[in-house]
Amino acid sequence: MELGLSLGDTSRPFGYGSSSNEKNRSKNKALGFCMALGVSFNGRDEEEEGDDEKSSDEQRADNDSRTRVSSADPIQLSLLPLVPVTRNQTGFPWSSENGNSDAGSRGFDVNRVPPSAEELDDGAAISSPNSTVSSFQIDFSMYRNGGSSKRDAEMAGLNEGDNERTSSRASDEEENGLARKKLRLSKEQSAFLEESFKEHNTLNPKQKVALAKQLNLRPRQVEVWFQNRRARTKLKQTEVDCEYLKRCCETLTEENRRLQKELQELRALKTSNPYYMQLPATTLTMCPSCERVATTTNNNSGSAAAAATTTPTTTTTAPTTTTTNPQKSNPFSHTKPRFYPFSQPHHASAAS
DNA sequence: GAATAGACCCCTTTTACGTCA
DNA sequence: CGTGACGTAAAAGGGGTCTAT
Repeated sequence: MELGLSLGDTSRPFGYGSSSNEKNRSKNKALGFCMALGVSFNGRDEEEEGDDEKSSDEQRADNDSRTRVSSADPIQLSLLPLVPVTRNQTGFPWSSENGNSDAGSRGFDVNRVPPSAEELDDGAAISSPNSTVSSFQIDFSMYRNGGSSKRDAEMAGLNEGDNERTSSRASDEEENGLARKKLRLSKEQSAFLEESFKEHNTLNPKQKVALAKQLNLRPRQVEVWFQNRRARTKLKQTEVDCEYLKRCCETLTEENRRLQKELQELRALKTSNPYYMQLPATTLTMCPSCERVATTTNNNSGSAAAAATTTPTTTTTAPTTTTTNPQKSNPFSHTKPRFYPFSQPHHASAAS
């Protein structure tokens, strides 16, 4: 079991495994805060069952996805506010994107690749135990007869003729190395891919082929869609992180302002009453980082003075800590937990 | 062990499409 | 109704890494 603390892309799993790909991922330095408590498994997961005849690539991809997906299962505590927890903890806070809201009205088979005979009667890939899509299979063939709206009907017409031609042309152009016309995915296709993405944000070759078959897309299209989807996830997460950091900055600014004021008051108090608390000057020290006043004296009056010189909230919220457990060796062990959004309190290790 | 090919991923950019004023 | 600006998604291209040969 490992505890991970990440300052980075929270959509990514933490590096429990030793996969070299994880080294790759460390180059992504999106800011974010999250903690994860996870268990590293050495055994095979259920996804791998009955898959002994995989090609090397598939096995590598499986391993890859296992390090990324299975190890992404750890309990992940995202410290980012306003981010609803998703069931797969992939870090995308928006549950439904509507960027392609009208795409579905154009019918389903916009990008349909004429299925080969092998594809038409091949259900094995889809129903394979490795299939990503097995848990939410949809018979997309029903869309081939057109949609419900006028536009759908128009596009259904296109599906019957033009789209077939478009797809053929696209394939031909692709083969000839010419530019292909870019076509939007239908709403159903997008939704299906979205569901698949929630299950696994990366695909192994089998999953890719199965998805492509199910959606009547080219595997390359599925692959590109997942790439773009991961990019969108990361972008969204970055935006959330930025917002969070902004709030952290505001909080810290406010805290700093408060402490400056407190310091000013203490200095004024010291000036107006130089014999206040009868403290030797050398016992008043200040934490260089947080500018909190503390003492290093060993006598009782010193401890009391230390309590008195810290913030009122400190002494009122945890007075017993100061009196019953004087931290002689650690003058900056604050008795009140403070807000440290970026890291552990810089004294925390010594205090604990 | 070094070189190479193939596959995959990420990042950036381009391009096509849809919406709206 | 036509048009240009703008946003978004699909796709391409380049670079990096890893694995198998």
